[in-house]
Amino acid sequence: MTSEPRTDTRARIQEVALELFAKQGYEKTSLREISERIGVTKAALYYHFKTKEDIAASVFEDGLKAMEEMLVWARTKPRTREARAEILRRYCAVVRDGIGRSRFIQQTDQQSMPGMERFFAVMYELNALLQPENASTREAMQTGLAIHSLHFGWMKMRALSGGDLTEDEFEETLMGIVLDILP
Amino acid sequence: MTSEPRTDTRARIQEVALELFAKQGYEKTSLREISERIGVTKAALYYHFKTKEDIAASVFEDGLKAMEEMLVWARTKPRTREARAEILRRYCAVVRDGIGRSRFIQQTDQQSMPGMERFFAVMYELNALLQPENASTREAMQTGLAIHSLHFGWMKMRALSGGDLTEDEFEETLMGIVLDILP
Amino acid sequence: MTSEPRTDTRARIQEVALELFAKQGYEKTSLREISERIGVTKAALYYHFKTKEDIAASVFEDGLKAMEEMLVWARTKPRTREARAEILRRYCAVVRDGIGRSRFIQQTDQQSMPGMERFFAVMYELNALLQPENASTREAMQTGLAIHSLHFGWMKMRALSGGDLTEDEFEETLMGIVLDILP
Amino acid sequence: MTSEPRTDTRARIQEVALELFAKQGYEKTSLREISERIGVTKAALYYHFKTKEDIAASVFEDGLKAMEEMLVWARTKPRTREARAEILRRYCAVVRDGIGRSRFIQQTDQQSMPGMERFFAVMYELNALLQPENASTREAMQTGLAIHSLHFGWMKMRALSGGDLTEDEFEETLMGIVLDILP
DNA sequence: AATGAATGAGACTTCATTCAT
DNA sequence: AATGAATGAAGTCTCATTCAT
Repeated sequence: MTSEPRTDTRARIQEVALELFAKQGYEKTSLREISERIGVTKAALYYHFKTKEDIAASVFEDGLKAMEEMLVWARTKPRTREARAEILRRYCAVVRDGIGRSRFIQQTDQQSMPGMERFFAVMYELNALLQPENASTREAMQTGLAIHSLHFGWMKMRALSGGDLTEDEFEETLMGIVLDILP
Repeated sequence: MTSEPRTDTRARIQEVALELFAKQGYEKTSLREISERIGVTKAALYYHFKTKEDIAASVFEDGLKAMEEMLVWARTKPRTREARAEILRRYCAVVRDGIGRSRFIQQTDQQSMPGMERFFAVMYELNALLQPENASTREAMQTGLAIHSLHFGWMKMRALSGGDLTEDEFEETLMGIVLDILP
Repeated sequence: MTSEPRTDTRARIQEVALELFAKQGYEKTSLREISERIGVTKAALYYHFKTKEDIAASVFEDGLKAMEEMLVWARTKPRTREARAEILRRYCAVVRDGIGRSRFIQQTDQQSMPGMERFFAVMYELNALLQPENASTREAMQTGLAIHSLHFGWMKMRALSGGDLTEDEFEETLMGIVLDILP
Repeated sequence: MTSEPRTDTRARIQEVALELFAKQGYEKTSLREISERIGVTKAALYYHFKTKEDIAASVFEDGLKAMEEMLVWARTKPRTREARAEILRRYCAVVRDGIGRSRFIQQTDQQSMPGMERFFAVMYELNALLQPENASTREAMQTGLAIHSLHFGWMKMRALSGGDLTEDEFEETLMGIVLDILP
């Protein structure tokens, strides 16, 4: 006999929170909504997490860690065009993976979501690592747009262009375009 | 002449609302904040606008009208590469102009901001008009990314890349990149 | 015709808050209780005061001001026994007056009530002014006990010893005792 | 011998509760705070005590018993000035002892702390026993103030007048003053 | 053209308490 | 002897909105 598989409320909270934050935004999602969806009281959320911000932070944690790990690796690479393309490819995989779990940063650009500072720090360094050495203004902008296009592609386009492409095909097409943007 | 020097509270409301919505988002901006900033009571806002949504809608109105007018013109154009590039150039001007007033759709992607449906409709048609005839999936995606890069460029990059470029230079550089993305 | 005597909710809030804070303490008194007693919603309290602490502070304000004014006068007095006795007599009147409005610092010794710092500052200086010059430890203690006995007398004993004395008689008796304690 | 070295959580709870109740008051002290300080869960408190009130009551128990025992003895005494002074002296010792464990009734005057009724009953009878027979109103008040000064002296002054006196010296000085108040 | 006063709904959070294990 | 998970009630506070003046 094995012990009943505990319904692991904590994980359910993260799951549901993720879904609702993505769909309606952090502000618009109330703890009442989350708890009702799970079938516990609001107070139960506070048993598992200290604050609402804490829930949000925990939801981002995995994705952020994956990004930060990737950065560690990326820092060792030279700034050749080839190496930079490789970094971008790997970053694409990280994003895709994060997306797989759920569209996790639909609201990337919003200051209101807690725990975003770390995300911005990652973005900042990634941007630096993807630029050629002594990048011109134009090249710097191209790099920024490449990264953002990658995000936008996964977050928004994947949903819209819907069924006609498999995820692998979508990735390939997106990377094709994005690598053309990267200087 | 008779009319007292209009203090035009109505315009001030729009102005301040615009600024705060852009900085902190629609949800996070309270009517109290807006009214305090202007130096009137919350109730005064209700003399000029029916609801908070109404304020938001009115703030977008000008920008949206400009976009819709541009669309009317764009519809008459053929789908040649040259014509499409011209449309994009003109759209760029519209965005820039909207930006000039204030970064007005920083949170483009958010459903929570009221009056967004009309904006999405514009985006949808613009996207269609900018694609070559019988566009491939890749070409469709390129078009979407070109438009979004235009937005992102003005909304976010302009602020960051800061002082080294005049607005005209920035526009030129951005359009150079974006036209390379457009199929 | 005169305008209807506005029921002045603000004053009622202070009145009721004072009563409840005194009876049950600051912590135990909820805004719900106050507002229900007055017949308004909790939100109405927030129209008149920024926070619960604010209500408490405003309730103390008058009494504190009276004390501080008295201090200003007391500072000009010499430290003769006679002058000190006069200060104590005047302080007695201030306390009595404060009591008259309501027993306003029943919980003097509690840190939890906001706005108490100012009260403690007053106590501290009063204590200094009431001591003879170069007071011995014993004299310092006597001064402290005299002040505290004054408080305790008005706050607690007046209620208990109830009806047999008029307020004037009570004051006379209390002052008689307290002046015997003062060195 | 069999019993494991008792970690005596029960005693630690009382100890910590005492400290926190004294420092912040009963209301402001939460069971979470107590349990965290000890390093057990809140639920553990409920193994040892039925309710929060129960904890408070148990904390007062020793001091109250000491007082009640003293009362038993005091009842047998005549009402001569000498005997009454002796009672007061002994009561002083009891208070000092209670203080030694911790400042246990800093908030004496608060109704919110459970188990206070018994304490008030003791005070009431003590007050009666310390009055001369057929006491005048003034004498009754003097008695009350003497008792309260004793409390206040130990609870508040001891802390403030700090280091210059040993506990024995402090007691002597305080009793000197208080016996002058007692009629 | 605007204010002063108020409301009702709902937000986040904390608390004492319970109970199966 | 104690924990992990949860609850229900209550708390403070904020918000968009209304309405008589």
